[in-house]
Amino acid sequence: MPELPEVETIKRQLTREILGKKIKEVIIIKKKLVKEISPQIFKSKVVGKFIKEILRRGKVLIIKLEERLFLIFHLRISGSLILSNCKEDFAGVVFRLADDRLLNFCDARVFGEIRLIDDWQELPFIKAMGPEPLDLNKKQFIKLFEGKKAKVKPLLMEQKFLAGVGNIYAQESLFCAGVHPERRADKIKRGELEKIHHCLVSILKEAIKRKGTSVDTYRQINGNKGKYTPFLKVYQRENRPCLNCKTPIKRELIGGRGTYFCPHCQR
DNA sequence: AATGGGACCTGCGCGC
DNA sequence: TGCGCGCAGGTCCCAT
Repeated sequence: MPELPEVETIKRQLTREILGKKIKEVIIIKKKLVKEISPQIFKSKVVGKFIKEILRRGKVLIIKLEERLFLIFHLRISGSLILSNCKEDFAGVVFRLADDRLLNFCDARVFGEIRLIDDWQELPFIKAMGPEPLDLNKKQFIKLFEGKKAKVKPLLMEQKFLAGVGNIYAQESLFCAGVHPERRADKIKRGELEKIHHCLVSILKEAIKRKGTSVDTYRQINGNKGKYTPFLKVYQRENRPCLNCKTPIKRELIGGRGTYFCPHCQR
């Protein structure tokens, strides 16, 4: 699933490839992906505009066009944003650039969304977002957990709490820190929170360096898979031996989400 | 306040 | 081998 490292990868790669380019044509194949405005208005506003800047906030990718106009992309579960063709019939929305290259928004499950807005920071779900995990120091990170009764794993994934962390990196960080995913957040000791912080930051950075994790449909903009996948230690490793202690990795539904952890190493 | 379940959607894995 | 069922997943919304 595209989480912070995957969206950050897309942001960096798109910045290198399409910054300053002009959008010549827009083809909307799956209407449902474009939220709030009609395909006609969307097209008429986007066509002819230059790409001025590419940003990321949490799992959201933001393309700044001319005239204070922003394209907002959320890939949700199965979305991808690539400069090569979509797999099969997964093409959702296609942006043709002035040099005739195609930026494709592909989405098999059609949960993704594209918006066009003049002030992205005012979007309610962006306004409500918690801090960026890579911008927090240890002290600020620890403070977030004060008085939180929720289980730590669902809490880490909550975008209002912390922006950009999803199912994969929440689990990997907790395994790294040796903390059980069901621990009540405000009962976790200071030293353990420090570990979670350190693990989360280093895992996110390493995943960005390797251009993301492709357990599902996520791809780099050239269509290649992310290269962090082989470094996953618990995710999708049910019944396989823990890399630390050989205890079989357990899978449980926690907060309604599949969660993998080592019942021996994580307490 | 926090948790749980449903809705959205469809490819794919599994069981038969 | 082929079919059909139901899971998975991020987020929002509603109910408890």
